[in-house]
Amino acid sequence: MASRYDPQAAEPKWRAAWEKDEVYRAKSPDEAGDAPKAYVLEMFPYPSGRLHMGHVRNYAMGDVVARYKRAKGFNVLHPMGWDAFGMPAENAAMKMGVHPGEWTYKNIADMRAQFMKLGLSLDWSREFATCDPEYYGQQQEIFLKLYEAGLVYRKASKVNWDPVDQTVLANEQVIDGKGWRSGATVEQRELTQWFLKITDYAEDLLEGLETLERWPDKVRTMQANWIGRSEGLQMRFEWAGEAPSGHNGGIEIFTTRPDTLFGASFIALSPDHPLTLQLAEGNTALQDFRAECAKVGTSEEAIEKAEKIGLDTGLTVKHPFEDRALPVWVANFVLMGYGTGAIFACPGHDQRDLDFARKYDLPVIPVVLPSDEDPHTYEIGKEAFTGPGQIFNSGFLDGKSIEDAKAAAMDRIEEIGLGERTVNYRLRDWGVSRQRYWGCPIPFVHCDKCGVVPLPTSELPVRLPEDVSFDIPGNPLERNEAWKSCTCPKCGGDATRETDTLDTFVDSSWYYARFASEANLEERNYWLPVDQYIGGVEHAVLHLLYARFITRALGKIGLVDASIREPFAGQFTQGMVTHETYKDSGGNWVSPAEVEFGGDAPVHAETGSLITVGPVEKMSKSKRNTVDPDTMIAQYGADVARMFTLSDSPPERDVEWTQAGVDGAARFAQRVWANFDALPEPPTRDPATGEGDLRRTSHKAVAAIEQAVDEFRLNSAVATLYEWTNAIRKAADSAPEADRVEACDMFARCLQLFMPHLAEECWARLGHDTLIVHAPWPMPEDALLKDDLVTLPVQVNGKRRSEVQVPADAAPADVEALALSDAAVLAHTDGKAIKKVIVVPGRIVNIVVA
RNA sequence: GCGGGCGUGGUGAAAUUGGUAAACACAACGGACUUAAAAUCCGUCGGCCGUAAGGCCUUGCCGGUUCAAGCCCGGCCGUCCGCACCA
Repeated sequence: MASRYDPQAAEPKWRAAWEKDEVYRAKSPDEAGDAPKAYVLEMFPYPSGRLHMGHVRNYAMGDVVARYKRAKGFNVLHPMGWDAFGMPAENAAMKMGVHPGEWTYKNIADMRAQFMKLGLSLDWSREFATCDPEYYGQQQEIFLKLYEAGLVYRKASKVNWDPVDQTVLANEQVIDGKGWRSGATVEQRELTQWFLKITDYAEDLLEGLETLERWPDKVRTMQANWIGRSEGLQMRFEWAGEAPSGHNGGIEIFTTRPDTLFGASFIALSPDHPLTLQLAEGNTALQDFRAECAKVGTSEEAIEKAEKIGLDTGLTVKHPFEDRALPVWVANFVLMGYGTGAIFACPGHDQRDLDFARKYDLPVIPVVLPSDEDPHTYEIGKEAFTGPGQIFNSGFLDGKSIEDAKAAAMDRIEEIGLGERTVNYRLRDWGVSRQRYWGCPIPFVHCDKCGVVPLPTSELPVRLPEDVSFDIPGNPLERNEAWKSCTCPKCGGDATRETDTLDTFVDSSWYYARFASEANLEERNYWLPVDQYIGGVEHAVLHLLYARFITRALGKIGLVDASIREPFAGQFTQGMVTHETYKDSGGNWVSPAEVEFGGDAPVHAETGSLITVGPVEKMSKSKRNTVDPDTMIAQYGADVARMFTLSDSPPERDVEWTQAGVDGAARFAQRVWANFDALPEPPTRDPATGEGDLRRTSHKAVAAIEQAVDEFRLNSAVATLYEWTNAIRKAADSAPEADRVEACDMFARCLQLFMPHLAEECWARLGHDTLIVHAPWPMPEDALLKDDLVTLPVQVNGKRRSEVQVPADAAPADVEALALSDAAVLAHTDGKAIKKVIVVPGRIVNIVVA
């Protein structure tokens, strides 16, 4: 009587066995001997309290890689921890009156229990949370060392300030100019904030992208765009009239189009330019203008729709090449944060400048002539010309191409000492100050006598105080006098602690190094870089860029080997898990668990009211289209849930969670078990010999799976497993027992990557008393990978007409002769002149006839 | 506006990177087993013509290169993502 596989009974049993043997513990470099290392890491989770299907997919992918590497003899590090600081804990504190720490550690415990049920090959011995004082203490030490190394500084900067919550908001937390929680109109405030000097590494981070061959091009492109390198000229326009005090040298501008200098018609300053600020003193018109500019929101739409506005300062500067003066305006479209905060405007060849010039009736001088235009009649209309052409109206640049003119103009500017070639980056320094409680305290004190003073490492960690309240808005650290007051390490006098905490991106920018080793540098250098990193695209820029920066910075301060420039040698961005959405007749979101599909149309299980099926979207709480992993594991087992998230779509694409698909994966598990169950008990120990079909199929399948996993085509690997399963079943009556046992043995080892519990059960059924996690990857025999006979399609004029069976090593001439004599081929070639015959050995034959 | 990706059956998708398009799975349909259902198993399953053998068409659209194009090149269309007043 055939038995069924029962995941509920089998899964806990095998997990207990793995745990007992500590099978997933990474070996130390000494223990590992000659085995090469493989560091497999998925982006560590935020402890929200519940696992979701996105986690299951993410960690299932990493687990395939980790198990594969382990089977291939690598010493594998596959750790897990918690990205545990951040706003949600404070929000929970405000809402429910629970301490953020208590809330966080409770969530970690809950999620760890859920993780355990997934049967992932994780080394839990290295677990930590970023909110552990041991972790953030080390982070404070790093911060101090970065400070000594000149990579940390303070400066005043504009922030989004929520006046009700008394806190700084990230741009994403500002919706239509209002705070996302309080709904209050957000103000722009100047605060002195801590910064990390990521711009020191702009060029290095850009160049490093070239070396990251195992990263998706998309992510590399996004980072390159984010860094935003542009080459150009930084130059000075000297005053034509009287110089404003303190600005005798003139106005510094940056341009990438020095070729259009002869088309300059005005200079524009940012409303936040130091000169603008100076001029605004005692100038109400300019003050009003600056206030007007500040009103325009920071949102994308606001910027897009924002009209260009400006104000003439009355000042004038000299053109560098011609005897004429240019007016100096203040314009809202000039950003203080890029270049020098001032530009020269060439309305003919820049759309923004043109819009502005038309509005304020400033001159428009075309200097680049499109190839199909006449220099005497060419005029600029409503659109600036930014294409290629020949320079004209431009003195010594006339007749040159844009590129040549750029070079010539820059040469001349350098000669006359007005400026020089420079490179500008879009990348800004990383503001890491957060006016929040639940984060890593910045280890500095403020002393009236000594200023801002770093704490000595002996005083680390600076722990977060426990006695805090969240009943009033603002930063609890700010009003915790007992915690704030301290002594200055320099003068011994009274001082106040820094109350800003670090951006949580700092926590996650070095955790992979901490997993590699808590303190042992040698071990850290042994494991780094991460060989395969896996996570969502949402971190394609910030997290991955910060980590790349911090790795370089850790090299500079001696906390990792300086030759390790990149933290992640291989990187993979996985797609999301999506699901249909449902709404009831009242337009409320309904969760899939509440919908009944039995009848003609889906209805609400409780009320019986009709359900409208909406588009497939990312699983989210707000749309209630989530499926709870725990429920799935209880019903189908972890293996099935994991398998399904990998089976239906390529890993980088979204996968739609469907009931039917899960049922399919569950059926697969039963079919697999049926194949093992059908073997005699105990199965033969005779080795498989010969070149039977099943043997060929099996050995080829192993090779196919190996290649698919190497190339991260996990869905293809799964498809091969399915095919192989069918082949084993079909051969049940025909193949020799030894061949079937061999097939099942190899199959189980491959299955282990995807469905480890089932694989153990199968392994035991084969009579092994060891664990399959210790079994090496199967070695396919070369002889079985190649067929003796191959079937070649035969085309006539590119259309498939027949096929011929030939020995794999047949001479092309023989293949050609055979193909030409084939009856079905002759029907199409009869009476026609054969012009050419192409034989691609092992592939195809194509006969070209007139 | 700039940058990047994607477009293949009813559906999710394969296609060793130029060599038999649609593997594998889902759904659907037919059949077997069953009193019945579930489960399981067997079969059909891109379109058109044909009783059949077979033929013609088919990878968003148009064109090109090639003995041969889903894949390469040029031009469109659609769609998704990232950045965005970056000088």
